[in-house]
Amino acid sequence: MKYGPDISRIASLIGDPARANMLTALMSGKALTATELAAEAGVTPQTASSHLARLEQGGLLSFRKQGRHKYAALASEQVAQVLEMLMGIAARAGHTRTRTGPRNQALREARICYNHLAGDCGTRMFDRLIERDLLIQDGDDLRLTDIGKTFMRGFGIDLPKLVKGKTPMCRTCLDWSERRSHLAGSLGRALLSRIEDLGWARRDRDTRIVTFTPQGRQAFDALFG
Amino acid sequence: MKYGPDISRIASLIGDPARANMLTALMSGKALTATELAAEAGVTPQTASSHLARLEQGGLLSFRKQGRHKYAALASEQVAQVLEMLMGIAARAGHTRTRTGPRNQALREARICYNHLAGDCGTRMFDRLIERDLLIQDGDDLRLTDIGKTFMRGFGIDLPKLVKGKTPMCRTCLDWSERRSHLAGSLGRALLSRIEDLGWARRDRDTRIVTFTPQGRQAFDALFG
DNA sequence: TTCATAGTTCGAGGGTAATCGAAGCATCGC
DNA sequence: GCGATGCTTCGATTACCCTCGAACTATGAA
Repeated sequence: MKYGPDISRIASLIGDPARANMLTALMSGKALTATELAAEAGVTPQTASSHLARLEQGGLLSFRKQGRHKYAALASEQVAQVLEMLMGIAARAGHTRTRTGPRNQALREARICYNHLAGDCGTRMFDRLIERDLLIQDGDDLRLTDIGKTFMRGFGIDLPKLVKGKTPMCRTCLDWSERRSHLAGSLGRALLSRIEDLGWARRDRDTRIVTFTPQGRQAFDALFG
Repeated sequence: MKYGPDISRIASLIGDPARANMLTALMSGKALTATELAAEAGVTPQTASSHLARLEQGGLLSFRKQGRHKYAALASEQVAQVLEMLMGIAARAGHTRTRTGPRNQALREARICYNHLAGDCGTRMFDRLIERDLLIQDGDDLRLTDIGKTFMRGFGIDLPKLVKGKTPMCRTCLDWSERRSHLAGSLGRALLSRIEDLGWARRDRDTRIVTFTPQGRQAFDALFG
């Protein structure tokens, strides 16, 4: 009767609150162990184990064993994008888990999306890169221009290293709070990483919030504001 | 404990097979009545009614009453995009409802996505428009260039009419089979509509497949191939 | 080896929600 | 007005799956 891929199977995977909590926790980009995810989801390790198995089978998560630990991560950036878009729709429908408050404000300001910078800061940075012709959008692909490459090198990004990876260097990712694009891909990750190394900002330990220091904020604005 | 929008609520809406079937049926862009959707989902009208109510409450569908009929449509293009992306992930994980066959082949070739052209034809058309500088991608926004406007007028598109609508004229939409962008928005819809008016192609009554006539295909390729 | 920690498997229990039959409104055609 | 059709509400049934306790395997530390 119906043709095409089966949406409901994978949507129902995201549809369980415990699994959804695990997935959002992994949006930080950090790989987490099974027990950490169990705590994150508020369930016992046994329950978490079965959830994780199903998420892997559904192609949403991938695992890496290390000693007696099992680290989980989102299977692909596509998965992260879907989660981000779902957040956008959920936010529009008013389905927030908690009342809007200062924490949510901070999330809107700057947060981690998978492994790169999102929120107001993320989209502003992206817009600025495009505006200055450092980055060019061509169809669905993004690519750095020559001056863009120079800029990135000057900022301390090791470009050749990025090219080697199998993930595309530049990708767009839709932002749920801003409803516009920000930069994903290995360059997106490298930029955030560099911003942390410079001490401009640091990730919150438990949430996706990114906090800028006053000086860091100033430097960031000077470059991307 | 957790902050940000609640994904699971809306994902679980999509996660039910009956509702997922309804949503995919609406990806054709046509508004369907409650009973039609019931048939599409393979459930009785009573069951469908409760599903539709929940989908509306969740912000996924919007309704228009007309006499004793109640027409349903996807609430926004964002919803259509999420569904398309979910199909992409589901396809990658191998969760197809039926074996790959001729019908699936046709779907990959040319199909309706919400209300515009998707599949190989859709992405090819989009690429071509960008290539020829008829369309320019700027950040997350698309816009027609002057020669693009001339081109569209020449093709028989009533541009001023499109501008009046509240939906953005140009938008990108990610294609699950091609994993690249194609053109959405009111211009996307207008183009498909024009292609049908010219007799180049017609929509299949019951599926999302778009079938080109031999001459139509030739004309299309000449313009966008 | 022995103990502790990480993760899994198994089985039982329990709650949510999908489903349909029957009945109730609303609207259209006559 | 009357019947027919489209859609909804209500209640009862049923099935699925989320959950955890208990027992098991595997890795690491002492």
